[in-house]
Parts: sequence; structure tokens; C-alpha cells
Amino acid sequence: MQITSRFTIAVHIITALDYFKDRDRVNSDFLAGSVGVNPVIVRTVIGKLREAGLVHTLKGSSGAELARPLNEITFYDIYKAVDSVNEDEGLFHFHEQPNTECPVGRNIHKAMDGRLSAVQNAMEEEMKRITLADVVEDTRAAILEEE
Amino acid sequence: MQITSRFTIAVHIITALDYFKDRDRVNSDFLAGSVGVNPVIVRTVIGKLREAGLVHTLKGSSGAELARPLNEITFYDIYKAVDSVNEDEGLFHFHEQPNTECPVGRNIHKAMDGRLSAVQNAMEEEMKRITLADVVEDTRAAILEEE
DNA sequence: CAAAGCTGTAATATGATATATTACAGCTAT
DNA sequence: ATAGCTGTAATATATCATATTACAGCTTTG
Repeated sequence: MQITSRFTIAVHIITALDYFKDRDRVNSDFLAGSVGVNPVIVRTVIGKLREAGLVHTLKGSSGAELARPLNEITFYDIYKAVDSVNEDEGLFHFHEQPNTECPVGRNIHKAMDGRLSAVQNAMEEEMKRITLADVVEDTRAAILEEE
Repeated sequence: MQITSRFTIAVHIITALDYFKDRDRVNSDFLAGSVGVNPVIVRTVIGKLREAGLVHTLKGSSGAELARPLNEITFYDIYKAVDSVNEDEGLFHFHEQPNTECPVGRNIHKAMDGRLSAVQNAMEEEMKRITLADVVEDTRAAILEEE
């Protein structure tokens, strides 16, 4: 399995919103062109970023704006905003019907849940260390190096 | 998204193989009963564990055996064995067509790939710290506490 | 050694989820 | 007032996880 591309799409969008912030007509069609997906996907991803308080938008008007400085937006913020993993059950899909008439089946959850959370937590902590300022900086540097 | 339940199924199976190792008829039907999935799923998961060198099996004969002590089998070994995540592309699904005519689209991969690997790596390192001995120990303890 | 039990694996079906697409009401900008 | 745009619903399509049926061929048992 893989984490939905909504996550990398969201990072791409925020990077583009910053890079093209002084330009007119940065609408969902323009962004969709850069990302390579349908404009509706862009609008729904931006909608989730808005719900999470990461961007401000004005209905009917193009040009979403970042709600915080880039160095205060982490991969974790975006990952949570776009529902990258199942909120209720977590990163790991536990098989749903361990047999309660079997001692192992009855207790396997107890023995695993804490450890699965630790793994997920290790991943999320690493995501909190990475900010969009890092990505934007490297993107800009890569563009300058293109000559 | 979520990591396929093949992972927790595999941990459950290994735990059961250890717990019931002195018992007859620990075949795919028995294990499927404990895990709560179809016996064919059990056989294919065990097949992957065998390919990874974690268990020994004898075709036509029940009772798979662990190839290594429990404390030398980590979550990471199992996660790799059962193909929990896409081997080629990694944990994150990158949107597939960033526009190469856009400076951001051309360079977003360069700016993100290393960081996505770092996140995946943090998760995998944590998985290497957890062994099946831990899980089996806690499962046995939980069974004893059941009275 | 014959019968019964079991594995390994292929083929197919079903269900869930991600992404794409069409459509449009209603807001904004010119 | 017209054109542009967003937000969102509804629907379609593709992909993948899991379930299920089937069976050849190996192993164990009496």
C-alpha cells in the first residue's frame, strides 16, 4: 500500500502558491496544470488545507493564501489535513476478526497495539521535523541550478 | 490509507505457531480459525514468510516452523516479507505527472524525495526495534492474566 | 501402499478506496 | 451585467485487498 498522493499534491500546491504568489490567475486550473491532476482534486485538497487552517481562500475568487509562514507548516500538518491515513484505526490495518475463542486471538491486540502506535508515532515525529520552508528552499535552489 | 492487514496477520500467525508449537494439526485451517481469515490467505502469507527465510515449511505437511529465534525476528522483517508497502515507489504515492513545463513541477521531486525517504526510514527503524519475542511475551502474559 | 490430510498456487469474484470527470449553484471581480 | 472562479455533489473508472473455489501433487497414517 501507499499513502495517498493527496499528500504530495498538497505539498506541491503549497509550494506553487508560494512560488507564484505575485502572479495573477493562480486558480485551480493553473495549479492542476502544474500538479498534473484534475482541477476538482486541487479544489478539494485546498479545501482540506483550509479546514485545517493552513490556507485562506475566498469563495469565488482565485489565489489562496498561506495562513502561516512556511517554516511553521510541517509535513505532519499537511498529512493530517488531507487525511493521509485512516483517522480512527491508524496506519496499520488490523485484521478484523481475531477469534476470541482462541487465547492468541483474544490477546493479540493487547500485545500489538502499543507497538503499532510506536511505529506510527516515529513516522509522525519525523514528519513534524520537516517544514514547507525546507521544500520551498530546495525547490527554488533546484530551479536556479537549472541553467 | 492503511498498511495491509497481511502484516498483522503474519504477526498473529507467527505468535500462534510459537504458542501452539507442541500441538498437532496446526494447519492453515486451524490458523485461519484463530486469525479469522480464509485459509488461502494464511497459506499465501506463510508462503511469503518462507520466501523471506523466516519459517520452514514442508509441502503437503502441516506445522510450519520458525527459522530463527523469536528475538531475531523483527516487525521490519515481517513487514518486508509480506510486501506491506510498494517496493518500487515506497511508502508515499507521489502524484504521477507533475508538469515538466512548470519550474515547480520540474523540481518538486528533487525537493521532496529525500525527505519522504527520511520519514519512511524513521518508521522502518522503529520496526527494527520490535521483535516477535516482545509480542509473544506480552501475549502469553495477557493469557495468564485472564483468570 | 492406499486413503486421507495438507500445501502451494492459479483463477476468479467481490468490495473498498483513490482518482477523474461532469455539472452547477452561488460568490467575486471587472 | 458579464465572465471567472470556488465549493461541492454525483457519478464513473481503475486499482488493490481480500475471499473463495479448485486442484495437482506432496506427506502422513493405518
